[in-house]
Amino acid sequence: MPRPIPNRGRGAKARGIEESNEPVESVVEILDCAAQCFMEMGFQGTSIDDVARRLGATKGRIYYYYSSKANLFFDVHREGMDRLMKAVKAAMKSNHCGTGKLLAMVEAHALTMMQNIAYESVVVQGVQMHRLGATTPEQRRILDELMAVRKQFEELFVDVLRQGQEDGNLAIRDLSLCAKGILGAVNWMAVWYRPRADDSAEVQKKMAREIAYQQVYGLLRDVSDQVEAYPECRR
Amino acid sequence: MPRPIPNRGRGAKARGIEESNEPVESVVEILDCAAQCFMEMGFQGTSIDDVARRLGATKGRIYYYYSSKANLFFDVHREGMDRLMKAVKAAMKSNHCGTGKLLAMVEAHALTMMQNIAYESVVVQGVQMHRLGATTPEQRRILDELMAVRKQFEELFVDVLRQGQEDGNLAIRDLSLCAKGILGAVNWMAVWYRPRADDSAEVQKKMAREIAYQQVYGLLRDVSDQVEAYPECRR
DNA sequence: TTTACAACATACTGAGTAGTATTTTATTGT
DNA sequence: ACAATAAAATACTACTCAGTATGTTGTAAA
Repeated sequence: MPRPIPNRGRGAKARGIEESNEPVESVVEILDCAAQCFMEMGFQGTSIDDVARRLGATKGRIYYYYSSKANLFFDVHREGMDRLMKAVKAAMKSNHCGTGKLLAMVEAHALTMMQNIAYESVVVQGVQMHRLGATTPEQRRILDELMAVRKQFEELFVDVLRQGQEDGNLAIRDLSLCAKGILGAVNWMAVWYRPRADDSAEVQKKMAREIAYQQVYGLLRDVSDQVEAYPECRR
Repeated sequence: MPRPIPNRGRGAKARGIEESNEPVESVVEILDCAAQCFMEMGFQGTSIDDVARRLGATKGRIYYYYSSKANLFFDVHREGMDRLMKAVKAAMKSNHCGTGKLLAMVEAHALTMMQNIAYESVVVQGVQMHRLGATTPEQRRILDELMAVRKQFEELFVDVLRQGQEDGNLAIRDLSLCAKGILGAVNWMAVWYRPRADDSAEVQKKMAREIAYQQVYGLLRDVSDQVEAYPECRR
């Protein structure tokens, strides 16, 4: 993405401040406001003027950094995807055992969704948008690139699922379908979850853990009891 | 919704054909095309001309039956919701035992999603749209009404979950969160599922059943083995 | 065959908005 | 003080598109 590195006057560059890959404060503000707007009104329902208004600025500021509304959206998406990736990869590297690793990953995914609901709801919109017809070839290219990362993300889960399957712990017929079920349950949080005033980090973590447990272990209190009571339900 | 009952000339009414609540063929065609367009391009990304083009007609035909794009969307939503309701309520009345009833409901939900993917993707969009700002008060009213039905739908699942909880079969802390997880996994199908040429009714049913099993029973092959191997994972 | 109307098609308007072209302001090096 | 430039604001254009106003046609009752 052609994102200029902003300076102040001619000073910064002249003073030899090297170009950093970290987006500057001004761009971060734009991304935050854009994420919020896209979450609240959707990509198509948000005008650049809406984002500018939330910034307390005008279009000029946004178009100085982004050549189009789509590219702005894509950058928000990229940031949201990065945060998801980092959280889940960190959970993967935990020393949990097979099933525990999966649990940790799903929990991390869910928690990241809640902690970055604006960015992650843009990610979810992006996934849906992929099915829609992206207008220009340029936009389609970027979207494909983003979806490649998204696929990598899903593959993290599929890999762990496969490993559990091979270890004999998990009963899974269709790995992809299974992953879509789990990821769907978590992604759906982008639709219904909005932080409440009393949502402390602990509350969020508990919710994330509960979702994770449910997706991995299901709803049964005690399966050995269950299979007696409902033998026809066992596969 | 002010939907005129179309006739041919002055004949139908004069001939004493009583007004039916069943939408006429022409309206069904409009609904089908609209559902398809909304699925492929989203509500905001679809113009009335797009729908008309797919119909092989012009705007006039659509605006003769619908006073606005939003009302057309809402009618598609209503139809999709009706189909979901019918399927899940039928599954509820099955003579399955507690857990079996839940299984049947989730399976019916998933199957209906696949069999009516265009309409159901509109339903999913509507749920998301509810968070967005609906423009006019009239539209907000209709949307609220639709979401009330949607809530009833979710309550069907919550009720069965509660019953399972009281019977001691299901280990659920937060009924609402649990339902959102299950429904999220199924709703997410609207994003990724598109019928394939080789998707027979049997294949669809197998997929629906697999999703349902996963959501109810989780992924473990054998929990008694599991809790030994991973005692820290048990709650 | 005439009339009345349903069921459209056609032509138009106005509002919103993505993107651009131009101008302004603040800052810094000289 | 002044020149140069980053970081915007302002002003403008072109275009889409929801909704409307009006015209057209086929059909059926009289």
